[in-house]
Amino acid sequence: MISAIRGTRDILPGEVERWQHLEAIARQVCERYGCAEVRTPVIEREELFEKGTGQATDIVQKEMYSFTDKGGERVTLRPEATPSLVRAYLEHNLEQAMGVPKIYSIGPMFRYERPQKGRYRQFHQLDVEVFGIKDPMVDADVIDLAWRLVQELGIQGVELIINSVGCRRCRPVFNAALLAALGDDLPRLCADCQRRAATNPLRIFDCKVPADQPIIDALPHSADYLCEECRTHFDAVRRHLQTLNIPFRPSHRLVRGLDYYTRTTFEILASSLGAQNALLGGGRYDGLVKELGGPDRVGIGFAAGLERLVLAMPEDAGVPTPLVVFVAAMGDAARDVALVLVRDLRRAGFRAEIDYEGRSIKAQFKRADRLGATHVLVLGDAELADGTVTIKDMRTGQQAPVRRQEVFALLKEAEGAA
RNA sequence: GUGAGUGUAGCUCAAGGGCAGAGCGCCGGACUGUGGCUCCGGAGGUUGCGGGUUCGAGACCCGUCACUCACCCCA
Repeated sequence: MISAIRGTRDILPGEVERWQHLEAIARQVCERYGCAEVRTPVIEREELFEKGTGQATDIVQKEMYSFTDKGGERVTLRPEATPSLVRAYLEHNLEQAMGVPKIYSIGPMFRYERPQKGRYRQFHQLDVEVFGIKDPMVDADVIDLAWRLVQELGIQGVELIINSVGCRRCRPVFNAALLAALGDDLPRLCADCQRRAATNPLRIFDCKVPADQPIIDALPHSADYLCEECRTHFDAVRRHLQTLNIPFRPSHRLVRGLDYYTRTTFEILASSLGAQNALLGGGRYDGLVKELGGPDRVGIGFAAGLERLVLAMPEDAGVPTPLVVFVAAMGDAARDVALVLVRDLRRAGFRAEIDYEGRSIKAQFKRADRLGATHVLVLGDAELADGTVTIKDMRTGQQAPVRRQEVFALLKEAEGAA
């Protein structure tokens, strides 16, 4: 038997309704905040991610699905959407076309990692990006969108954390301060931390090794080393969040893994999720557009993991309870009438089902019950003779004969009551 | 890439060297025009895959694949 490949999975009825609900809410929230949907290819030139996501990141160094196509082109299944969206923004000059480009995108991403709870090789993200606005108000507005999304999905036990990682000017100063403060303690940290000290000192804050914590707790905070402009910006973001009444926790240990982040970074964490507890994360990337060959334009955005949102959503999310009508027939003549009746019910907008196999009336009722039918319409010799249909409300168990034309109006009424 | 745990019916799990089982679900019947509750019957298995030990392996050993969780990293 051929199975789905590692880290990929099928989403089946019973779960797919949660996804449909999530996607509907996501689109609705994004569009209310003025974002327009953009769909980009899942496959791009490899160099887009090497330049965009960054050579220093784990994603580029070891997680990309890259190969040479039959034309000799180096291509990659996108590991994240932001570089693609920046490319589309530049390629189609969305700055001119849209004024303030606020866009969102939903789709699959691919990373070659060991799967675990909330982490897959093919996973799905909602991305929101806003280009060209430097004012910190946009940071707060994007965070507000993210917070709104999580609220409307009914997810409990969430926490927003924010930080500022500075800019090209002040970050090197902080990195130097970090290494200076570490001093003689560096050899006492774990092997991962020693590696991080050389490649990206900021990431030492990600360490979870218990023995390292006292040393790390004593390190300086990036927020205390911001340049004048970055500090003013960060203060304004926090003030706006307070104005919006969004609870947040400044976390000097929030350091994001992608090379392009500047100034504001944020994550929303869910307590129910396990080790991979970030529902969404993002921040500013003021140098990325230029890095990818465009004009000097700032940007801010976030990516939300749909698998993680689905995991964190309440049990009963996305289960609508519309009417389900089952047409039961006895005898060949009745089956013909029943076939037309289900067709007409569906045309009238109802969810309607029929038994295809001419089974016993009992079996048909059993199936109706299993399907969660709210109503069963019975067609037998008696009903055929006088042009009626017996309608049974499966929830109350009551039934009555009705003239066949009146059944639509009756069901519409029941639908309104529900 | 590293570590640990787990792979038996559609699902959840028993059987720990000696006949592959239960509950739920599914199909049918009791109830020849009525679901849920109850009772009865039935279908459904290459015990993940390959090798080895043994008179005999679902079980023990080796390998492999998959799943789960964690590390790493991130959504």
